[in-house]
Amino acid sequence: MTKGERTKQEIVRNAAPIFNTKGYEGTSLSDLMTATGLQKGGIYRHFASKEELAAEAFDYAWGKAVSGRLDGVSDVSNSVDRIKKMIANFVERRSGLVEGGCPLLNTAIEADDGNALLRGRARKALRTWSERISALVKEGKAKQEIDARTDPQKLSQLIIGSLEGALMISRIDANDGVLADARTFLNEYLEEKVRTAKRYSPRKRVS
Amino acid sequence: MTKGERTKQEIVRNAAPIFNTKGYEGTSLSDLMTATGLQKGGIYRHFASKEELAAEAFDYAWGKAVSGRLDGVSDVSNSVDRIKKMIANFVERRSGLVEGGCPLLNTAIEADDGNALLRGRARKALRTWSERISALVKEGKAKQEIDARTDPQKLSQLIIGSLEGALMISRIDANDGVLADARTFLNEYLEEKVRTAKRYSPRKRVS
DNA sequence: TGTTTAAGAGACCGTTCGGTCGCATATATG
DNA sequence: CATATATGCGACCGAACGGTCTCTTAAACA
Repeated sequence: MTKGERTKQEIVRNAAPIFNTKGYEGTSLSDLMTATGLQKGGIYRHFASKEELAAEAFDYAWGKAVSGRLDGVSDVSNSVDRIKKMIANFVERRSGLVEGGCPLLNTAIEADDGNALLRGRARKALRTWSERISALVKEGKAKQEIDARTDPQKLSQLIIGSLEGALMISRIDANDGVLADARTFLNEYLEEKVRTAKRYSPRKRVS
Repeated sequence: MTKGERTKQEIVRNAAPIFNTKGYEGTSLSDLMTATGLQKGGIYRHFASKEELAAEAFDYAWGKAVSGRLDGVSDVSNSVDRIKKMIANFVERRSGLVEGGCPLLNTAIEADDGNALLRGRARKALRTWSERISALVKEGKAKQEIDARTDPQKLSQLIIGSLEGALMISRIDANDGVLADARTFLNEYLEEKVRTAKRYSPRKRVS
């Protein structure tokens, strides 16, 4: 790997938390100069514009987020438990995330009007994220671990929506309980509505 | 009402959709000049800073959002149905909202670091919104329309989180189905877990 | 209606914005 | 080791930024 390539990915690595924290509009070139330790020329040698750098920084941040959420998932055998593990990873967000919270949430809100490049990245990120969960669901259905009536896309959107919504709340409320509650709630839902019912004991509502 | 007061609230009215669409950072004074038809001096006569104007614009936008969501709620007698009506209002977002989507979502994400004024407004908005739902739940419990074990705060956060999360998804995916699905899902939850069970027929899971 | 005060225009301010470019130097290659 | 190329620096650019202030005009009030 040439020097330039190394520098380029160093820039992305250092720029990602800035963009993710302050947003695209809120991040200035001088912020990026400070973060990277480079002058403007050094940065613009590798990127055509601030927007292009932001797009690559998003990809980087999103990649880390996804890998963090999938961490250890494949070690679990049952499909429902895999999904639960993924939710747990999201809520505990242990693994090395880029600072500033979920890049998808941040970028989706800021770029939903204007900035087509970033909006495109966010859209693609959501799509792959959703498809990843859907794939888990389909596998589970094939293995008869997940109820045949479960709609993969709807379930994945329910999970993503609940988690991201809870995340938004926790961001202004400095309240971690809401994420834990979302997790509890989703787990319950998975057990009651998604996991294939044992034939001999149909679950009934405890009311 | 004096001329100045009238102008001031006209500025707020016209500035609100701009801020709500482009964000605080993304909105420039010249945007506001165009939107209001005033020169800088005319705007700054009424507000000490862009930030202060943004805060008032947020309050205005939020007020409209809340009143839209509560529209017709008091016409419904049963507490569970009231909550369902509120959810329906949110999803159908019929009433005259300020353009740019949910002000709480927008502001929470942009202002969660930096901009203490706006962050404060967002926090307060979330709090009152949550307390409004909680109050509905408490009433319902008192009237024995809502299961005694229901935690008002947790339920309200579940509702807000699910709706806002679905809203976020619909924003980048241009997909309205996800909001409708969130509604269906929440309604189901309210029927199965929140509404007081009829004594003679404990609901059981259809599985 | 005459007078005082409130309101708005718009030129102006310093600063910072994203972006460019020529030059010096470090790196890679024969 | 010589040379060619890749890399980074930093001065520089015009435009746009948020904000100020004076001056004219419009509104409010007696």
